[in-house]
Parts: sequence; structure tokens; C-alpha cells
Amino acid sequence: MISQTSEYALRAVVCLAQSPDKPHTTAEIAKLTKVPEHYLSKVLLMLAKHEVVYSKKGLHGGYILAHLPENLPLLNVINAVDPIKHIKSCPLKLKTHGTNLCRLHKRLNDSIDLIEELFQTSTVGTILSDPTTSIPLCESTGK
Amino acid sequence: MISQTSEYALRAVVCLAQSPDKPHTTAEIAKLTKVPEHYLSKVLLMLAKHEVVYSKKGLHGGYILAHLPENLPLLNVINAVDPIKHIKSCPLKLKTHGTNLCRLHKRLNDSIDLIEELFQTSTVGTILSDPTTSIPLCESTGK
DNA sequence: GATAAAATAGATGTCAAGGTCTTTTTATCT
DNA sequence: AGATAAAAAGACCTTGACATCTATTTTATC
Repeated sequence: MISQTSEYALRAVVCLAQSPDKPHTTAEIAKLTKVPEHYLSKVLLMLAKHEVVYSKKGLHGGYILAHLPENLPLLNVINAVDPIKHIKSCPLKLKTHGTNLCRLHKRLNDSIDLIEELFQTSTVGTILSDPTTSIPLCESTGK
Repeated sequence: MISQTSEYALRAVVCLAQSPDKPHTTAEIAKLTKVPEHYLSKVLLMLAKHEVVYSKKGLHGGYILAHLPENLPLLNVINAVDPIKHIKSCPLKLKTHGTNLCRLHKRLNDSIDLIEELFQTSTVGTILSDPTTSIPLCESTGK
């Protein structure tokens, strides 16, 4: 459904969103989000390339969010590391179909569209502000 | 999004649904759906175990649908071969969370629920009867 | 100039999904 | 009963996602 890498990316972004003021090092984020540090560094690299986060080198450097949480759809995070793939042409490669999807694949693609829309309209900000559940990633119930 | 195996299973089921009267052999289905034959045999086995299809051994045997297309949700097909996994407990294994999901994972799980519901309400029958697109898997536009 | 951090590169390992092949079992036909 | 055609079962292989580790380079700060 959601790849492990996307899950890691989302954790990192949510983590950063909780203290948007100061930069976090890879090691810090890894510890807070329980993501393997060396793998996380690659994930953060991708997030930086896609301008989801901003990286600052040198002493007191680290990563900070490149956008306000409410302006950062989950989709942007996901697409940075593991883009959602739509079905654009017949997976059976039937020549007569070409880019016309049959009923089955149209239906499947519709559900992909739906998920994409859901992740487009749902931002990091909405996650943070949701009062119904515990605080993301933290060792407390938040209630 | 949807695993390759689920895609194969759906193709097979849609294929069977188009001629519910007579059994199809694995080889026939493989040819029509362009799924690797030996792999398809495993997929059909799983579908049979979950009573999505009925198998008949021996001469003139093969597979037939175990249900009317309109009574067969896509979800049943998918869950037979590659069950949709919900997030049931904190992926970070935070002790204080336990089975309470934080906001991030609740949101992710909500979207999984949505997809599941979509595939629950969408049946093989609805795919076959959809008049807006070409006939599933077939070498014609159907229009 | 020393230091701390990201950036870059690359080698390697692990594991599950996907895919192939062969043998065994079972039902049907003559 | 024997031949045949099919599913069932299982051994094995391949590939890519995920993950680890190491080393070097670049950049910003003290």
C-alpha cells in the first residue's frame, strides 16, 4: 500500500514539523522516528532534492521543513521518495487497446486516483492538528 | 499499490467471468490474460483455496468462478492472494502507544480502509457491465 | 584551522515477491 | 485397466526493495 520508504519519509517529515524552528541532524531524526540511520540519510537526500526539506550543512546544520506543514500535502512527501504510479496504458500491451484502459484497469486506476487525491488534500498540518489521537511518533498518548 | 499478483488474480477472475459456463485450464487463462503460466497456476491455487474459483481436476477439468460476478467483490480476489494489511498497532513499537495509532498512522490507515471499502463495493460484475470502456482484456475496443 | 554536519559514492548483504520447472495426484475417457 | 489431461505440490532461481557500512568530499560555523 504505502512503501516502507514512504513511511520513513513521512515519519521524518512529521518529526521535523513538530519543531520547525531548529534544524535536526540525521542522527536525531533517526532516533526519534526509529528509522535506520544510514537508510534515513538516503531518504532525506531525496526529500531535499525534491525540496520537501531544506538541508543546511556544517556545524549546527541539519534538516528543516521547506514548507509550512499546512502547505505540505502528504502526496509531495510520498512522490519525492516513491512516486504513485498511474496505469497509463494497457498492462497486457494489447495493441488495440493502446492507451485506452479496459474496464478492469480503468477501475484500478480510478482507485489510484482516489488515493492520490486523498494524499493531496491531506497535509502534514492536518495530521499535526488532528485532536482525536495521540501526538505523532511520541511516547505519550497526547490525550 | 496493487501487487502484481493481485493484478494477475483479477485478470484471471475477469477472464473466467466472461464465460462462466465452461471450465478453463490454466494454460488457456494464461494465454488470454498474458500471465506467466506457471506462476498463474499458483495464483489460481490460492484463489481456489479461498473459494473464489472452483477447480475441477482431470480431463475436461479446469477452473470456473465459484460465485456470480455480481456477488464477487474485487476485494475477495485481492484478499485471497495478497491481503490488504491494516495498520493495527504502532509501527514504531512505542510501548505507550500499543494499539493506539498516532495521527500519522491513523491517517494512513484511514486511506487503507477507504481503498478496502472501494474494492468491497466494486464487484467483478460491475466491471463487466461498465459500458464506458472496452471489454476487459480483449483485443477489441468494444465500443 | 578545527570541527560538525550534509553530500556523494559505492560495496555489500538480506529478504520477499515474482517467476520457472519438475513431479505427484486425481478425474475422465476409451 | 490403462492412457491421458488436468490440477496440486514443491523445489529452485532471479530480481529489486530495503538496509548496512565505509570512506571521501564539501560546506558552514566556531
